[in-house]
Amino acid sequence: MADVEMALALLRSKGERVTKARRAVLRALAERPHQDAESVAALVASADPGVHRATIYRNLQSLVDAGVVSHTHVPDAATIYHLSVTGHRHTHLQCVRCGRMVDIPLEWVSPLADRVRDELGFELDAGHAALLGTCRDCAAS
Amino acid sequence: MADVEMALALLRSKGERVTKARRAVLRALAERPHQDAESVAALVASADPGVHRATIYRNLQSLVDAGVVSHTHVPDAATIYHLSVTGHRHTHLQCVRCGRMVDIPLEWVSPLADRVRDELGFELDAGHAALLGTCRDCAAS
DNA sequence: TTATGTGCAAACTGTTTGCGCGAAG
DNA sequence: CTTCGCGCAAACAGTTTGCACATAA
Repeated sequence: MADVEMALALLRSKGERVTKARRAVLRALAERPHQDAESVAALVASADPGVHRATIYRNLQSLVDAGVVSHTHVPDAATIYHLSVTGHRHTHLQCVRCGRMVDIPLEWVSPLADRVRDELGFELDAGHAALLGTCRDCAAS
Repeated sequence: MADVEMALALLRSKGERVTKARRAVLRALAERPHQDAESVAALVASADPGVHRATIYRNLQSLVDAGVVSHTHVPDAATIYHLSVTGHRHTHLQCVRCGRMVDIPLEWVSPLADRVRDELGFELDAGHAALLGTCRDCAAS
């Protein structure tokens, strides 16, 4: 949970306030690393009832803005969040059939990232949206 | 508009029915190649009033299922659709700051696609979700 | 004629917002 | 003590669904 303390310190240094709700959100993210907002809300509710869902959403937003938390957009599903600190940087692959998510190292995407940077000046953020496809098991059937 | 005829033929060959609404949806997609459902609805409404929005959504869905139309998920925005036939296959890059979309050839993604296929058996569908990052102009500021 | 598509209204999920109260700094 | 965060309820966008009627095949 040193991650939580680090995140809180970073938050404070950015001039953001540290509240019970924010602490709870960060604790939830430390506990389970790839959650959507509703899951965070559930976890927070069980540890610390009385925190409103809207507050969870607002806090996830401001934590992302502060750079303490990162999120990944998942097509046809809720955005998932994780602590930036913890972030062994990776990209998500999602199977369009079974919905299962697989992580791949960010280096695998480097050739593509280099190419779009060189040719278009576009700075790719490969972890920011999940890539889609069909996993081995589903492809077999 | 030969694209529309082709798409209709393909549709019929799959046992799907050809209706006024479906024709209108395909015409709209032929006319403007990267639209979301609401835009299609607007275009259809102006050419062919009386087609309900729900029908647009249902048809886009079944056209995708039939392989006649493809869609791309765009984070924080509506899914965009295009005729598969027309589809010079490409992947979309979206700037998280200005929202602008840039197309890149699918080949650029091949090294990554090959790698996930070889190592994970995962069949990547690179065009299916937009990739995120920061475009040159926004990176400059 | 019969399975499939359609219009309509209503539900649903994920998320955001305006408001006045409460607590962090 | 003042600014920022909070709880609440309500709105929001995008999309889906159950039903009875209409229509393509």
